Amino acid sequence: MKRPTGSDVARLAKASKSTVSRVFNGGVVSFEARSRILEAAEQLNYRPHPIARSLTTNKSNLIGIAVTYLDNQFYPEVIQKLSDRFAALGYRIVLFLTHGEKTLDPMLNEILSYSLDGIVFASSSLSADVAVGCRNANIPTVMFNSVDPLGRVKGLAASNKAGAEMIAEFLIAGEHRFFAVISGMDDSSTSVERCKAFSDKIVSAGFTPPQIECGYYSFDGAAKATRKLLSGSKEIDAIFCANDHMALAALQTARQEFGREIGKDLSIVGFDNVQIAGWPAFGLTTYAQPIDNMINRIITYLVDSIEGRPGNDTPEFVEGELIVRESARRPDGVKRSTRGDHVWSPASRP
Amino acid sequence: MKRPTGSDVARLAKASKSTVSRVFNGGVVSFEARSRILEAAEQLNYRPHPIARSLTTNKSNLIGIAVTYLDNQFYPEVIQKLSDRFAALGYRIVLFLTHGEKTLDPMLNEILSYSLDGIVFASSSLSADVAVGCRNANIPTVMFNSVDPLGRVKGLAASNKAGAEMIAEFLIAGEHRFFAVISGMDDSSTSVERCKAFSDKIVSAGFTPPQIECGYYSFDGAAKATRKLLSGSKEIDAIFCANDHMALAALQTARQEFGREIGKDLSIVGFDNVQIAGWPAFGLTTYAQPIDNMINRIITYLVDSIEGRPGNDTPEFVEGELIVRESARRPDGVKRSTRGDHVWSPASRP
DNA sequence: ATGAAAGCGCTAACAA
DNA sequence: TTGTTAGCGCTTTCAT
Repeated sequence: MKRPTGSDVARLAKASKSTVSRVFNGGVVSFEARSRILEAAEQLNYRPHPIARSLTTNKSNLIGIAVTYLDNQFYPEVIQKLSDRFAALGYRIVLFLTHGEKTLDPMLNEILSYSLDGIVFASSSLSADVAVGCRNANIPTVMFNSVDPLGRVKGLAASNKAGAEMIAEFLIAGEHRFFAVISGMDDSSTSVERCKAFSDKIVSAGFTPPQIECGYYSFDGAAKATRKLLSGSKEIDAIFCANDHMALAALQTARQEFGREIGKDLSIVGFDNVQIAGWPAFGLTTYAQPIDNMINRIITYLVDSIEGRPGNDTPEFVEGELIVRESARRPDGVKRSTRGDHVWSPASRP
Repeated sequence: MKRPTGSDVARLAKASKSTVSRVFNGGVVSFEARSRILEAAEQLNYRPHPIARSLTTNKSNLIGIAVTYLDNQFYPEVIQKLSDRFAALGYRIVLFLTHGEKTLDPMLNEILSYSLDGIVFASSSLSADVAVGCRNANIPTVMFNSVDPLGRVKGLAASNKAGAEMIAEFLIAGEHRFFAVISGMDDSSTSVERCKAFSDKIVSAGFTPPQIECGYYSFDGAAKATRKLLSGSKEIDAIFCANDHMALAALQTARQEFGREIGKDLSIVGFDNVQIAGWPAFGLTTYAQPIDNMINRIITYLVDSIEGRPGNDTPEFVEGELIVRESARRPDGVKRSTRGDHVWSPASRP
C-alpha cells in the first residue's frame, strides 16, 4: 500500500540501508549483495525517493524555465529543445509562466521557493532584476535571448546588432527606399538593440530614418502598428519587425487589410526564424537565431555552474544567418545553403 | 553564505523551530512571537525549504504535464492555461516532453521518480498505459484530450463524436458532395473517434464514404496526405482534418500547390480552434474545444484527488461549438455569437 | 565490502 | 501559546 522505502528493501534483502543506497548510486557493492537487493527492489517495486535524496544531496535535478507568453512560437521551440537536452542529463523542467508582471518580488519569491538547480530566463520582456535576484541567491542562472544591461548575470543572445544590420543591408541591397520598424517593448534590451542597429544602418546609408511603431511583442499590437504605418502618408516599402511573431501579424495585416503584395510592393522581415515563418502562407524572410548553438552554451554553462566548475560569466552573442524567403524583395547574392534554404550575407554580394 | 534554516531563525528570534514553522504555515502564534520571527527571517533572508517540507508533508506541490510535440499550438495553449490555474493554487508545472516513444517503461519510471502530486497527460498520441501506470502508483492522474478506451483512468475530452458529426452536417448543409478525411494516428482514440463519427454521418446521409488519409498529427504528414487526396481522381470538395494543426497544413498545401480557393472550390475544416486558426491568412472553420471548461474540470478532479476527496472517475466528454470562418462554404444558419465570432449548429438550420 | 549512526530541514504529535 | 521529541527517506562519514 505505502510506497516502499530503502529500509524495506534492505530488510527483505538482508542488507543494510547503506548498501541499498550504494546499489542505486553506483557505489561498490559485491555482486551477491547487489543482485539480492535488486531483486528485492524489483519485488517491492521500489524506487528511491527523489525528495528525500535531494534533502541530503542538496540537488533537486530541477531546472526552471521562466517565460512569458507561449503564443510566440519561439518559446515553445526553446522549451522543447531545452527540455530534451536537460532530460538527457537527468534534469526536469519546471515552468514559470509569467505575464509581464511589473511587481517582481512575489515572482522571485516563488522561484526561489523551489530549490532549483538552475534557471533560465527565456523572455525578452522580463526584467533582468529577477534573474539577478536568483543569481544573488546563488542559483545558477542564465538569461536567454536577452541580457542584463549591467552584466550582473550570465546572458546569451543572438547577435541582435549583427542581425539587424544585416537585415538593413539586405533591404538596402534589395533597393528599398522607405523603411519602418515595429519594435517590441521599450524596456526589452533585445528589442532596443535590434531596432537601434537597424535604424542606425539605414540612416548611415543615407536614407530617411525609419518610422518606428511599437508592437508590444504581441500579435494584435503588431497588427495595430502595421495599420498605423500603412495608413500614414509615407510610402513605406519595407518593414523590419523585432521578431517573427510580430512580423507574421504585420504580413497578414498588410496583405488582408491593405491589399499589399508581400515581397512585391511591400517587404517584411522578421527575426527568430520560428517554424511557422517557413509555412507556405508566409514565406517570411528572417534572421535565424542559432538556437541549437545557444542551447548548447546554456547547458554547458548551467551544468558547469551546478557542478561547481567556473563558467564564463560574460554575456555572449551568437551570430545567426539571414534566411531568405519570399516576404522581401531579393537582392543579388542569395545562395542556397547546405540545408536547402536560402541565405544572404553582405559578403555574398556580387 | 549557507542558506539559513528554520533553526537559524528560531535561534535569532529566541523561539523554537516549531513556532517558526507555525508562522510559515498559518498556525496559531502570538503576535509578539510572530513579529520577532518574521523579523529574524527577513534579516536572514530565510525561506522555508520546500524539499524538506515535502519530505514530511508528503506533498511536492508539483504537477506533471506530459505532452508530445509542442509545434501543435494546441498544447502550448493548454500548458499556459493549466500553468496559470495551478500556479494560483500554489502548484508548479513540471514538464515531460515525449516523442511518441513506443517503449513506455523508462518514461513511466521517469515520471514516477519525481514525487508529483498529480499529473495530466495531454497528448492524444501517447498510450494510455503510462497514465494507467501512474494511476496504479496512486498518483492522481487525468488524461486530457484523450481517454483510456478501457476506462482505467480518468479522462477528459471534447465530445469528439458530437463535434465531428456537427462538422459533417455542416459540410452537408453547405452542399458539399465528395468528402475526405485526414486522420491523426491510428492508435489515438481521439483521432479514431473523430474520423469515425464523421465518416458514419457522411455515409448515413447517403454520400460516398470519405477517402481517409493519415496525417500522423504532423504538419508534413498532413501536407502529404493532402497531396494524395488532391492528386487522386476523385473530385474532393471537402476535407475534414482531425485537428487544426493538420488542417492548417492541408489548407496551405491545397492553396499553394493545387491552386485551390479555400472556402470556394475546396472546403477545409479542423478541430481544436487553436489561436492561429483565426489568423487572417487561414480563417479556419473549426470545432472549438471548450478548453476553459475542460481545464476547470481537470483542476477540480486533480485537486480533489490530491486532497483525498473522491472524484468522479468516469471519462467526461464536453461539448464545444463550431466556429465558422472562411475556410469552408457556409450553409444557412450561421449566427454571430456573443463573443463576436460566428457559430453554427444543426439546430440553427432554418 | 558492509553496517551503524548521524543528520539534511522540516512538520506534527504530544506535553507543558 | 509554546517547546520537546520524533521522525520523513535518503546519503554519507566512519568503523569494521
